[in-house]
Amino acid sequence: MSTPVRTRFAPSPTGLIHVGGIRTALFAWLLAKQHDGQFILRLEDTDQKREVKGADQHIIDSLKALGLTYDEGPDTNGAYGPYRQSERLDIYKKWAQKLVESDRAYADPYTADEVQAFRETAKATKQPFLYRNHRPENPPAWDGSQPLRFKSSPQEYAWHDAVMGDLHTGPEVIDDFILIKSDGFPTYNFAHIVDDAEMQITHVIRGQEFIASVPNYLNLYDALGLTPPILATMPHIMADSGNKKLSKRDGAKDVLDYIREGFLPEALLNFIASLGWNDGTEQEVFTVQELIEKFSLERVQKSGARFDEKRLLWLNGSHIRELPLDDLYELSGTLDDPKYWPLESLGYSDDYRTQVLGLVQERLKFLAELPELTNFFFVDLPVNLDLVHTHKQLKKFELNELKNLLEQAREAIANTEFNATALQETLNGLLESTGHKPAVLFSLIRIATTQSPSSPSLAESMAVLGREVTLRRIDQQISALNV
RNA sequence: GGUCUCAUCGUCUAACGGUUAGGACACCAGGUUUUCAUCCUGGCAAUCGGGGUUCGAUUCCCCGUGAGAUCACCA
Repeated sequence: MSTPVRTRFAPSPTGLIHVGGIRTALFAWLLAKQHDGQFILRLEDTDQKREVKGADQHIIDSLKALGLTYDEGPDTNGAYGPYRQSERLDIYKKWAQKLVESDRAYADPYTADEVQAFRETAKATKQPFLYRNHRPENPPAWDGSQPLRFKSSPQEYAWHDAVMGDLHTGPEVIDDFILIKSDGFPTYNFAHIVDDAEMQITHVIRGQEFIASVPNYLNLYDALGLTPPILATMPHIMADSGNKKLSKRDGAKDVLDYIREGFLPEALLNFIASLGWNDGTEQEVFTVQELIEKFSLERVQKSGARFDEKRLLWLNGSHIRELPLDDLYELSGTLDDPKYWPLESLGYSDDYRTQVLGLVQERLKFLAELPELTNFFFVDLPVNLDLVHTHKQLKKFELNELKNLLEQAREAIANTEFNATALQETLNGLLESTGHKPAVLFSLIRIATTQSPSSPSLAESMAVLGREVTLRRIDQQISALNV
């Protein structure tokens, strides 16, 4: 019986989380789900200065919106809580005390300015800064008012990273880092190691900004007598342009913005996973269930990926098309909660809107496009003769000819039962009786009935609009053509 | 500057040392009785450079070059 897989997502509530953070969370979540393990949310709020109000709720909301549910977290009763580091100060103090007693931690006697002076000297001589070169010989007893530093034991390390492979570094990268700050809060470097151990985390998945610190962590694990968990380092996701790590400034959108615009959680997860992961086949579109089954850390790319929104749009459209119409309708809104529907659709039935949705489903890239794609189903747009004047076929005709043609069409349509099949037959018949090409005849009727540069197929659109509206709009067009 | 990492079409990526270097997005051109979209067909487009090893290198090694990360009482 192997130990249960326990993974965690451990963000600090200092701002919005974007796709990079979400991907880390996603991969940890996939791994836990795949092994019937647990996924834990732990808030690393040990920096009071950088903390942003509401950021913790934003993180929770984002994970929930994407369906990345956690088994344990700040708002659940897990067995390993609390899941907010600010509520675990006693635990860190206890572990710190053990290090003090085993002579592996000491109070830092220098002021911040003094340490800064050391650092600047190192920089001036182009040497890497190592605090341990200034390690005090007789440090004072730690009373909690000074920072507590780890007394490192520099050595070479070789370790395996589940994504990056075999890594190694020399002793020169090991240093005496701070465990507990003078405000009594632990640093990330100390807290996460204590928490991962206490919470029995088996896989630590995080961004590559931490990879340089791993040797220090290994040194601390040794000092604490702990076996490190499996480590996996994710490459960064880079902004659309430039080679910088994706950040808010580069236009990285809040994931909740994508949700608000009507991107499906499943499509977002599919897209984010594909940034750096594939299953080795030519499959591009995955359901969440497929991601859970097929994911593996070993197949995660080592190099950074760029965020390409065009690909996300395509993928989202693809997921939308595969959704059963009723499910899509539920996501788009209902009579009580119209969400993405245009204001003009108030007063139309669920049934009518579902039919409209069915007609635009295949061209919808995200749900917020719904109003521009569907508004003419709900409101008569004013006759716009520019649509005729700029049409590459219709502009060749005299307005009078078009008027006559449309009158002929009106009569045939008026005598037709309003369903898509019958209307299509009528339209086909008109092609023969008028002798005009579909590009002329259908375009004219389409413009008359929709007043839009594009729309779903003509017969289906008319069937949904119904006899009264269709004929009314054709009449309006006829009188506009009457010059 | 030290340390670590990475490097295939514009982008995301595939390829036990042997393939005409494959797929997808985007783009372009055709087709499906109108438009937009979908769908189908076709096209454009890549192994960073130089040395090795090998019968044979995108793949292994070395040196460059480029890119990223890190060197906080931030995470």
